[in-house]
Amino acid sequence: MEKKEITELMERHGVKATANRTLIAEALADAGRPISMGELESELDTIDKSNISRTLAAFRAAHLVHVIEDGSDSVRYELCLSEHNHSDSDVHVHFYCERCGKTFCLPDIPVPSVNLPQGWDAETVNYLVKGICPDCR
Amino acid sequence: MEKKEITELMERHGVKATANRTLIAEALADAGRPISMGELESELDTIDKSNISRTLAAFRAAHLVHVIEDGSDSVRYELCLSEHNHSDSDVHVHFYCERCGKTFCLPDIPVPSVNLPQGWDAETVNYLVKGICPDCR
DNA sequence: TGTAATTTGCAACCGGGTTGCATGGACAGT
DNA sequence: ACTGTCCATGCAACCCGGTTGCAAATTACA
Repeated sequence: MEKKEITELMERHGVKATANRTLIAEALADAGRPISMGELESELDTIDKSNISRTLAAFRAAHLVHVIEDGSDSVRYELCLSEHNHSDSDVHVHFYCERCGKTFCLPDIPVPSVNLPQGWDAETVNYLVKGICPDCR
Repeated sequence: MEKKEITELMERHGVKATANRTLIAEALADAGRPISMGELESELDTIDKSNISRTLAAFRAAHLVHVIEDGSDSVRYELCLSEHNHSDSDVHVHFYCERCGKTFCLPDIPVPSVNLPQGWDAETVNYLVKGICPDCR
């Protein structure tokens, strides 16, 4: 993804594209899979972790990132490429590898939906598979 | 659930049923929904949290509890009622209420399965719905 | 009852993440 | 350019959930 595309994406979502923030967004884009704050921290060792934390909070608020919980007791983030603020448009299955600890998107697999009983209002759905990824087999 | 049933369940899984451990297992059974270590801690204020932590680890190792990750950055546990050690037998959808922070089982709704691409070995599947529960509406 | 193994409580620690605060840079209006 | 305001940033201190080291208490069992 081009740097210019990224800054445009940020501005379009109402986030000021400072140098550091652009670095963070680029790292998210380059990863190609959802990554944690810790991974960002070690990759971007010139940026303080408090800054990364606050930037991710801003990205979340601006619906610029998806939040993925893979049970690894640290939340992961991926750039949200759909233009709409409502993040339901590109929901897909995630896969957590129990050997290498990485989380992958399986973008071709849509999340199957279920019918909830009366009275339960669904907002979001997480479908997470755990196992061993092809690289680790 | 009877206290005797619970101690029997524990013994059957190879966990020594001490007084404290029985209290913990009873609390899990009485909750009727997956609860976190923190909830156990405040309910069982005579038991030290380190003990609860180690007991839950033992229960996990003995396949006496299911582990549910609801993204609330604290793992939740529910008593595993199926006798088999492999926990796949009573997998169901979970619902996390974003208002009251409780997690509920929807035991009647089986988790729909997906076909993973070649090379991805699935071990477990988590299907988590977030939204507002009937009580909070 | 005596001895070994296990459980327990307490306190210290750990790791991920956030917050308080002071600094510094960007931008706007004069 | 000068000044003031706003906001991003770095640093350190803190917070919270959870775990670990260790000594004391309890249990199992001969």
